[in-house]
Amino acid sequence: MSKAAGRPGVPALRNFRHSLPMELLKAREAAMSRFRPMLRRHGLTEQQWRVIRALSEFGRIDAGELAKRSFLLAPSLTRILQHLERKGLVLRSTDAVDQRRIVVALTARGRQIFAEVAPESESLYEAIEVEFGAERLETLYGLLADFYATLGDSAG
Amino acid sequence: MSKAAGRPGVPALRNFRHSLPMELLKAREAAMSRFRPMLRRHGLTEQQWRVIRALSEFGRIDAGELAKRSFLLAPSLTRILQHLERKGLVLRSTDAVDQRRIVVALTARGRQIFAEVAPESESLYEAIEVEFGAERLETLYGLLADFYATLGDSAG
DNA sequence: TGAATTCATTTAACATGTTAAGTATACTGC
DNA sequence: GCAGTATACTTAACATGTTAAATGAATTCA
Repeated sequence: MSKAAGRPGVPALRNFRHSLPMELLKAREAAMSRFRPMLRRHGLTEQQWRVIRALSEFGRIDAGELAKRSFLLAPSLTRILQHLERKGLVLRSTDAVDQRRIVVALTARGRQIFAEVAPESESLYEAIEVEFGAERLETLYGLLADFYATLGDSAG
Repeated sequence: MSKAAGRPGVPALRNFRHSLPMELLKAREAAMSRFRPMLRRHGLTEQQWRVIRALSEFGRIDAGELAKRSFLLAPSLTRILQHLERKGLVLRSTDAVDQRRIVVALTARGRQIFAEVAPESESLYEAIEVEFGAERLETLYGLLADFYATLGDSAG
């Protein structure tokens, strides 16, 4: 009825596309629904886990780098770091050279949580790999990376 | 250093995978960064637009159906409908047969906003299609649908 | 060197995501 | 026909997403 008339002369092949952002969201949610309960048992949100993961991999890094690595906006990261600091999982300190920068690192307890969660995460990931197929998963990874590379540079 | 040892005997091909949920998030953000400014100019959030889009396509539907179509959780939809009702874009009424159900429909102003936004959205989408390539985009769609179908049924 | 500008982070305000609990209506079986 | 249960939506509480503005430190350049 209000089916978006399309340009005249262009056959309406596949006008039922469900919008790319939503398909990406659905796929993401399908994956996250596997991880969320496990993370929750450890008292972590998805985003907190992303931060811990990045810190575990890169050691002491400043907040700006951490935001890029964990793909979080600065205001979100600020709050998450406040939470993680209260929980005793990370330590914040100002950079001695550039006093604007905040340097973040895992505490011993933060590293311990990482050591507990990482294997469980890995195991869930492997289950997905088996169910969906490792090859198709690789193809999907490649397309996502291409897509991000193609469109991502225009907006940062 | 803490590179997740992997199972012994299994060569560490591609241990640098950046987590599927995050790759999906990044791709999604790359796409959304194209749409968000336009939606904002119309005073809409992404989720409000999803709701309007679904209502435009399906006419009067109850909140449960609407939640599924727009891929929103019930509590989010409740708030979004309150917002959209205040803005005069949707109308809510209780189903005459089943008084638990809320039936939602666009107002005239809601349909007008859809008519304004839809072509702009379509045009942005077509730009993405051109940049990334229609064929690769189809492949990506297919993989996402497969992925969702494979993993989605276990959790709803 | 000091005013203007840029940069890194934070705060604020509003909207949504997520889980759990609450409320009211419909259904089911006895 | 009513107790028990399931269903549909809402509310509540806390966490994050998003944009704009604020803060304070570094840089630039006249």
